[in-house]
Parts: sequence; structure tokens; C-alpha cells
Amino acid sequence: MADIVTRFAPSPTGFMHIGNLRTALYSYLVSKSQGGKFILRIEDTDQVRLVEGAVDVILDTLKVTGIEYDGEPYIQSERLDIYKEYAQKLIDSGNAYYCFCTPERLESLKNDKGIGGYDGHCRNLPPDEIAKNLAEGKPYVIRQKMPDTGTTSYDDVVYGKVEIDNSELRDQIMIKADGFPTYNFCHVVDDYLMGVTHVVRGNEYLTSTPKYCLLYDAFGWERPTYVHLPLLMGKDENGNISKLAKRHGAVSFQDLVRDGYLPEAIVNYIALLGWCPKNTNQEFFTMDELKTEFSIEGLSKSPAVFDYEKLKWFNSEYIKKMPVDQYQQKALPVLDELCADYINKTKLAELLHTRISYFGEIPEQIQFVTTRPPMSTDLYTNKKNKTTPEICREILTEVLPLLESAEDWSNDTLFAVLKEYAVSHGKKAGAVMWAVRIAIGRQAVTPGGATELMEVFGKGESIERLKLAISELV
RNA sequence: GGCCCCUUGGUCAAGCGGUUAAGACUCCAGAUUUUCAUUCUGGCAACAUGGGUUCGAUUCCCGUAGGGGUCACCA
Repeated sequence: MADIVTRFAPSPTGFMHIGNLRTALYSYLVSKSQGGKFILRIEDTDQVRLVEGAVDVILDTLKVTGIEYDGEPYIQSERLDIYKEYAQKLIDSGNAYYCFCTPERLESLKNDKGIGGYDGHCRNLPPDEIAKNLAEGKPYVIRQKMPDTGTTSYDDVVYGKVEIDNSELRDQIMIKADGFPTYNFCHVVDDYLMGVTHVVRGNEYLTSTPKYCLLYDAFGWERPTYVHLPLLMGKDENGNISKLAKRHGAVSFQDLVRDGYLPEAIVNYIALLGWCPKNTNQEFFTMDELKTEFSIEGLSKSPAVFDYEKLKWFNSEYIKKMPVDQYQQKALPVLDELCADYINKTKLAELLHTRISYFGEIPEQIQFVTTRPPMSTDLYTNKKNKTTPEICREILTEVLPLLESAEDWSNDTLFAVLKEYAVSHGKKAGAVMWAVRIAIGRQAVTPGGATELMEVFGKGESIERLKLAISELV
């Protein structure tokens, strides 16, 4: 069997939609799982939607996700002559024709319910009229001539046989009036010229693929293998499901990275949205593992809803597995920006390590550190530790001088001091810890216990918060 | 609306004629922990529906319903 060649052919829109990234991933894996080639082609034939710097976004995304393309990327806007040449071939063979219809006429056709699309008006223009129009410089497009009768079918690797009535097919435009080709035409030419054996793309192309098959046939080329992928969906707050879009949340790779999701976690998660490994329940995959485990048979037919909760879970697992220094490197800058100098950021970051699911969560998690939340004395009441505001007040006042005289402000020492106090005063350790933690943290739930928080705050701020808390308990 | 595709718990999903219908996320309960988190137990929850085919259908076929996609000088 000849080597597999797949491609990823995004248009430069300025951001990488997560569904698009998944398509790239699968396309890459279809090839690499078989030791094939994977090429990148930039489809920038829409002149009105050009976005500056958009190609870099694509390149960067592929780089950080570890999706490596072979050779240099192809740029369609640099290949215009090629498309014209091949369009001409189709005109010569009678499979395409010039169309001089005005946009206005096409518009009125569209609005006419009985017709609902192009009517083949220029299909059989006499040669001399075409020549005349051309000589006059009349704007024109080139259209593909579709068969009037019969059906066209192909075998999709994941969906099986797909058959369409040719009467459903319109004479689609291959070359636009501005001389640029349409996707419908140039991707076929490119895929052929670039030796693409497997076309891997989203299932929105499932029903237009017969048109492309017809193009291959018209050229006398062998059709590629088609691998259509189930769509990625989003769910809105009303439970309605549709193609994953902005209103569902962050939908570009860039958005997710900005929120503090790790590329490896994102890739791992989306790899499993529409694909499942055979003979294993494994959920965590490195790119290398994906390359060896991936098989087309594991692809699903039904659309998958993108679940932010599960992504969060994946990400938190990846964060937990991060080596400490690497983790600190990511967390510290965030803390540096938010926290006062006296805060022990390294310690705080350490506490956060098992508690955040993405780095964007840090600011709200540490709000009680950057500000002093309003105190509610109800917080001192805890059933399990049998504490009340009164008991806590007693504990805090007794513990304050002990802490003030503490020389070492490390977690271990502080813990020993409080434990010592609890034992010698016949108090439950949990009660003492509860009182101190509430006094310091000023909220019910805090990342870390009493002494850990004190270490984070340092002696000065800790004592101040303690005194403040006592004064509020009168 | 025409055409095409899809349909296992709330979500991702395994299953490919005979199973107590896996597993993961979420949620709940319990244990551990100086709170929370982590960790560890356990639990709730599914084959859209009606007909066939078959000794037997979640698995195969048809209809219905629901969802999605597509009908551009966008890709």
C-alpha cells in the first residue's frame, strides 16, 4: 500500500477554532499512525476575509500542540496560475463553462422559491457569444457542469456509502470573478497535485463531496479516500445543542490557553471527543501514544458535545502531574502580579497546586489573600469541632501571645505551637485550627489549613489579621 | 422546505445477536486530612419510539420522532 498522505487545510481566520484543531489532530493521526506524511495548506482564496497575522496563529498552534507538518506549507494564493490552468482544461473537455450572469440576477434566482439557486443559464452559450463577451471584458465566473440525471456516490471510511441525486447538485463556481478559485475547486486540484490520499475533514462536507468526486472524475484522476469527522457541538444554557460557537464559551485554542489550560490537556481531551481507543480504557495520552494507538476504526459517527467540565478535570490532572518547578514557573508570575510583597508566593502556589483546574482560576481562589473579606462571626461556629464564636474568641486571645513570640514562622513550627497549646489547655486540636484559620482566612473555605495560611501571610499580616479578628469578636 | 447524516445515563463513551449493558466527567454519601482540595471506598443514572427478521435483539432491516449538517462569487 502506498504511503498515506493527509493534510490540514485551514483558512487564516485569525484564530484556531477548537473543532478545527481537532480536525488537524485527527488528520495528523490518520497519517502518522501509519507512518505517512502530513502536509499543511493555507486556504486563503477569500480576498475579502483576509486577516493579518492569521497564518502565524495557525503555525503557532500546530507548534505548541505538537502537530508537525512535513515540508513547507502550501499557500493557495501563490498558486493561482495552477488553478486557472486546470479550470481551462475542464472548459476544454466540456466539464465547465463560462458564466456571465450578474450578481443581481443570481440574487433574484435565490429569492425565487421555485428555482432556489443557479439555473444553468449560461450552460449552453454559443461559442461566438462567449468570445464576444470575453472580448468586451465582461466579468465572468467559471462553473462546473453537473450531470442532470443519475446519482453520485462514494464510500466514506466512517460513514459508509453516501449517495446523492445529481439533481441536487448545482453548477458550482470554480473560479470567481476576481480570478480567485473557490474552495470547491482548488482544494480538489491541490489534493490531487499534492498526492493527498486521505481527505480528513469535518462532516459539513459530507453532502458536497459528490461534487468533488465528479471533479476527480472529470479530470480522470483517482478519487481519494474520504474520512469525514463528526462535528463538535456546544450546549447553551437552555440545553440546546448546535455547532460549537462563541456563545458556548471559549472556542478557540488561543482562548483556552489564555484561560490557563495546558496545550497537552486540550489535545488529550479533544482527541477523545469522537475517537476512542480499541481494547483499552486508557484516558491519558501523550502525542506519541496517540500516534501509536490511533486507528480510524475508533472514530465515531455521532457529534460530540464539548464539555468544559471534563476539560477542566483533564487540565487539573495535568497540572497536578506537572513537575514542581515547571508548575511554579507558571503560577508564580500570576501571584506576583496579584499579591503584596510580604506574601509567601512559593508557598501559596504550592497550596494551589492540587486545587486549581486551570490557571485562570487563581485570582478568585486567592481573593481572600489580596483583600480582607468582610468577617462574619457565624463562620466560627463549627459542629464537628464544637466551636462557637465565644470559644474561638478565647482560643484566639490565648494563642495570640504564643504566636507573637514565635521565632520561626514555618508551617511545622506554627503547627507545633498550636498543637502544644491545644494539649496543654485541654482543647481539641481541630477547634484551635478552626478558630485560627477563620481568623486568618476570613472565609469558610480556604485553600490550606490554619498554619499553612499563616506561613503564606507571614508573621506581620498574620498577627494583624488575628488582632483584627479578635476585635471583631467582642 | 428538499437532500444527507446521526440517536446507549446530564456529558464523553465501550459494546459490533445471547453481558448483572464497561469505563470516565459531573453529582451524592462515607473514610482519611488542622478547613478546602488531594487520596481512597461506595452510590444515583442509559440502549428515543413503533413494527419486523430471529429461538433470542441495545446490536440487523423498515417506518416515526428528535437532533444535526447542507443547499454562497465562505471555506
